Amino acid sequence: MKLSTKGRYGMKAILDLAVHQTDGAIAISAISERTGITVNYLEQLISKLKKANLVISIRGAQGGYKLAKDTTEISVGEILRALEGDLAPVDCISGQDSSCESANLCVTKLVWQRINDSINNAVDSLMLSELVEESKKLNPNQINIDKNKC
Amino acid sequence: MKLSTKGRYGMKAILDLAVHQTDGAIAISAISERTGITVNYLEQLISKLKKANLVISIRGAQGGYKLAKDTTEISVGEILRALEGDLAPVDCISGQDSSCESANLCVTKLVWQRINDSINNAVDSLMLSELVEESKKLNPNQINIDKNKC
DNA sequence: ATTAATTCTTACTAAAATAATCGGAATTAA
DNA sequence: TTAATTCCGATTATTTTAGTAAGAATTAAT
Repeated sequence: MKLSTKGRYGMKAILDLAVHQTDGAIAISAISERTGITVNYLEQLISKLKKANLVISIRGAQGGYKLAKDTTEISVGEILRALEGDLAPVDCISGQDSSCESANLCVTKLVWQRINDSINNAVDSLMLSELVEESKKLNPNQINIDKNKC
Repeated sequence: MKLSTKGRYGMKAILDLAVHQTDGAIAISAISERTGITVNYLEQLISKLKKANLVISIRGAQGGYKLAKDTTEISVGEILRALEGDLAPVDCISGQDSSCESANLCVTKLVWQRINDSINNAVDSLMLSELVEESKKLNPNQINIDKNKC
């Protein structure tokens, strides 16, 4: 039940984008320097965020990335699902799973459903804007402390 | 963020034990027949449940396993932690992790903490007895439907 | 026009975790 | 004494994860 580095690093990346956003675009190299995540790996992560319409890209020199909408309109749930896929703890309750014929008689499914609901409720009710505010509170001068492991 | 088969199968195993409990002990071979999980693998799973004092074993011929306490006193949280280890979504918030020096300035940690709290709250507030009741309701004659994948 | 900076895409590889399988020792009721 | 059982550690195969790498496509600046 661990998040992968995709979720952890990708979350750091979009938070970095949110905290440092300006009028222009932010290059991956800048995010890489601040977070310590390699450029190549960041490309893969941000590509997922882009496919989920959470960030937009500007190609070519002076290009980079921007958030696609306001931080108040991006939930942590959207971010994590973009990076990790469905957050369901077992396959049989995610979307269209047909492998489980007797699912309606399945008691353990109640457990998985309950865990699923609680995870999704937690992440969907937390917005990126709240994290940005918290970041300013905890670290007003934005001293670079992003290179930690969590 | 998926549970492993340890958690899924182990949960099925202890639920089987709870639903079919009698005065005597229940052999692994019986659980294996009902659930479709191999004897060898079940041994490993039930060994974890035993170390966590959720089941007791009786060795030798006619031996087997019993629940160590009443189903009202065993939570799903205890069961899953016994099988999967800590349910924390990232290492830096589980127990004694020292890898993260600047954790107190770490904003993403707030996210992981929130997910962690919601998962643990969900599983700790659900007791094995509730699942047994539900099982009797859904499947009064205990027709064997345990061999599904979830 | 050329160059340099950048995103974009796919393929590959190494390491780690997972999911079993196997073999045999220890224990105990019959 | 035997058969049924738990107990334990080692081994193996498979899958997933994490990261590296290489080059194509795009575009601002000169």
